[in-house]
Amino acid sequence: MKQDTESEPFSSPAIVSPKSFHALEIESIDLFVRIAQFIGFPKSYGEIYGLLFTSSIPLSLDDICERLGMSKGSASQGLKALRGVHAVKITYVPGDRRDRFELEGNIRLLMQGFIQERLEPGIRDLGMRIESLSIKVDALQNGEKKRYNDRLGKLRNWHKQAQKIMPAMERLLGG
Amino acid sequence: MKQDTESEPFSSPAIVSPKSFHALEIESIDLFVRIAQFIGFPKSYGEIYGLLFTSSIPLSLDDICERLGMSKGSASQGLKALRGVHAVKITYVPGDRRDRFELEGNIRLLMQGFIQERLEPGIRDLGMRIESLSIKVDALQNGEKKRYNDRLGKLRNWHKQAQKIMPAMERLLGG
DNA sequence: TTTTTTGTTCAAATAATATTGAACAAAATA
DNA sequence: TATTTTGTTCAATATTATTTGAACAAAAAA
Repeated sequence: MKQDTESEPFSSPAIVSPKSFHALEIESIDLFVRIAQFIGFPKSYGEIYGLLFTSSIPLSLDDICERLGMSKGSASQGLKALRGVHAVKITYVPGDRRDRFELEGNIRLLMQGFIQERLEPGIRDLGMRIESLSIKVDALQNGEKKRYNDRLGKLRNWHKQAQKIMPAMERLLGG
Repeated sequence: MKQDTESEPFSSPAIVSPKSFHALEIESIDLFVRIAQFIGFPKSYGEIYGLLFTSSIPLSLDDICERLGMSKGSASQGLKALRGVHAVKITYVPGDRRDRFELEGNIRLLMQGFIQERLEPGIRDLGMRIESLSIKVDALQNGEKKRYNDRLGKLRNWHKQAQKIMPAMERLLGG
């Protein structure tokens, strides 16, 4: 575990504005960069989300690149991923043939995406591995078998609890 | 988000045994490497935990280095971190002046450590940031203020739910 | 005391991950 | 049709995180 001693909550901002930002915008973007890092997304995703959070109008790919000082490639990939978890959507703006991006109303959608596409598959995968181990342990000799089964039992039990809590998480955070 | 298409659950094992391992040991260690990665720990931590999981006796630092083909530095750091989250403890073995390491009975303790030392501080930090933003938004003009507050309100609400679910997680997973 | 054993720390090396930018394809305009 | 605009992909590059290994300190043995 990262020896998370000094947690310095309000240290250096995560971006240094290439196109002058208001303090409020910086702090907003910073917040979402932290959220991104917290759930294991690249920070560029957080920057994009944060920028859209502060914007009163839908932004084009170029807007995003320019304001964040980010490459077209990064922005494109980030937007694709954020759309994938329903955090961002494309809006049609009459008279502009470029795509315009804006937030998809609710943070809950983002969380739902995160839970369903990251958390749940992870838990499911662990379940399969535990299952597979259990089967192999069954073929062991008495002593070894008991020792493994004691530990595996706890693990299996823990996994069951993890599964049990998923619906609640989905309901509360992504419902 | 990592476009997590092919989730290949039983692909290449996470370690290639330097000191010949049994298939069961490999699979065990592999499992804990995945768990480590899942909760954002370096995979070396998972290897150590997995090795101790399979071992019928407490192991010394050197045992761990040798069997996992891992440097003393890594093993020492990993063990320190794992002790920090109550996943591993030092056992006294008469007649051996080296420290001996073994699992701390329960996976729940590990989870408790993870929740309390990683998850909860993270959530708390986000809360402070949201709070700080809210205060600054209050100083804005009418239109901007409303727009920000709409979005911030949802965020604040989401954060409240996240806080609400923490005790349940702790109870179920780390109780 | 001196020497050996044991475990830790941290700067440097390595590995993993994210970002860039140029080449490309698709769609709109001329 | 050819040209421009727009967005995507992916190999190369930059960045970040992990691991190593040598120097160190503490404790035990000689």
